[in-house]
Amino acid sequence: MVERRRTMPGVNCFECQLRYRNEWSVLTDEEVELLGRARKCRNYRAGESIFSMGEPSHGIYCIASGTAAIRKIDAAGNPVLLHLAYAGDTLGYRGLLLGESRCSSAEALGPSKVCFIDKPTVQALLAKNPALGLQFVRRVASDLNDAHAKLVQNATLSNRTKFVHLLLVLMNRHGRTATDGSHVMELPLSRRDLASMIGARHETLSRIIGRLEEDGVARFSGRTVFVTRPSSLLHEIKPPLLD
Amino acid sequence: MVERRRTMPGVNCFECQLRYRNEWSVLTDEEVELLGRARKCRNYRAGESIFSMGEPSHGIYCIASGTAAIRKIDAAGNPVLLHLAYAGDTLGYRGLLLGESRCSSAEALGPSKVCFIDKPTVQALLAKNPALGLQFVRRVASDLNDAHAKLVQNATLSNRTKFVHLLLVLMNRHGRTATDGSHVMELPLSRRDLASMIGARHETLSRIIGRLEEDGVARFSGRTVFVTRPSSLLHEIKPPLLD
DNA sequence: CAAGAAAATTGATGATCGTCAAATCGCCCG
DNA sequence: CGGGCGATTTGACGATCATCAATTTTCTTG
Repeated sequence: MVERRRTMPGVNCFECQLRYRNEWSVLTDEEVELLGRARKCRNYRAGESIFSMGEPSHGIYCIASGTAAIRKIDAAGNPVLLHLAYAGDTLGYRGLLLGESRCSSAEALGPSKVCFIDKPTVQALLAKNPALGLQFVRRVASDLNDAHAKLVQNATLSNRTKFVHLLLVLMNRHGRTATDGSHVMELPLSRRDLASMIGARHETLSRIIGRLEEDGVARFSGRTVFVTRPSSLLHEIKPPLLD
Repeated sequence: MVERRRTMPGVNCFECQLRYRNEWSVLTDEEVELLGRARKCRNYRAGESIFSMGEPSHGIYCIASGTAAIRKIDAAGNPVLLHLAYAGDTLGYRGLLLGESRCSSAEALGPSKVCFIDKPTVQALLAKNPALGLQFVRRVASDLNDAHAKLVQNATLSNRTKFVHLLLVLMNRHGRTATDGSHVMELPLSRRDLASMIGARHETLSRIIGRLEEDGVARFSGRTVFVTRPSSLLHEIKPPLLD
């Protein structure tokens, strides 16, 4: 039974297996102890907001289980989904580094368990363990790489191609491969959110999906996606042969 | 004459006024001494490459004077201009934090003076002075904010609106305001580069510029831009009144 | 289970944009 | 100064996309 608990993130930092795969991996036992005492864990229902753009940031969040959507809203009020966060991911670290207010919103996409660590604790840990700071730098730099890659994609690709790229990324995380090589995935997002990720209207995405089905690239049923021939998906994004 | 030299960046770190406005501002005199000995300064001609995407990164660059373009090239070979860097800006810090290879290219847009600081020196400074690391974290986080803001823009705005936004940003840095309130600016970029910044073809940008002139929003002559009524530019990007 | 609300699809239409091609402009270098 | 090359502009056309509106489907909630 003790063995069972070691695989349950969100109950106890010491036994949280996730911490070996995220920024906290560099902490000593003593520091994990401190983290565990300060941490406050909470369950979120599907669709519930974890934090919202513009509000003051009093700490950071660490996802124990579930999936979270990171959104921004532009001046005209259009919501844009920037990023998906999964178990082990740390959210809201920018409030600690820059201004006081959150620069994006986070929402639980399904039932989730998320831990909160207040600012003083994080700062104490950063002061105690310089390696933790380095971990966060790497994390931000990596996020910046992702953002730049998306900017390049947006600048050059069609909506259809961007959507295929998105499908491949989501497939990595949410897909299962059957024995015959076909793939199945349960989308964690609404069409609206999918559309906002590629900078298109939901009507446009609907038509893109229709065309992908016509072309036999994938089949969509609600939030379930079937890709019978993965090669056809890859063929979509193949660049036109460099010289 | 000594007073004159204090305003000449690139000659000597101690007397470089720029360091009060960038990451190096937290260094002690002793550390600036170390930085100054290790630093290698070089002049670049217009169009010359400072570093290129994919090559190994052996250190970071600090712009003493001039303007640099940060580019990426997508899988199909299309160059995309991500960012402009100015005197005081530090380039290529990601090679120090993440992988070994440069994830973007940097090119001098005009005659420029750029200092190079090798990796061992930067690491020694980071080890000596923890505040320097924090400075870099802030810098990366700020760059990430910019990138996310651009992603949101790309997702929701038309090419015309994106271009007007770009003009306003460039005006801040390169523009001068006349006594009658009109603005003049010398663009540091070709039309092709401007187009790649908003994710459009250069032919499309050409037409957008034509339409802006028709509408009396701005006048373009080569790389010179005249904005007689700044309010008309701002009116372009005004969101449709929130309720 | 039923009613209502939200999400998703579909159609029609006009605007925007990319592509190809040709012509013109501007700049650099011999 | 003239040639040449790249940058820019312009035109024509088709493809893609946004918008508005109507409908259907799905989800939520009492």
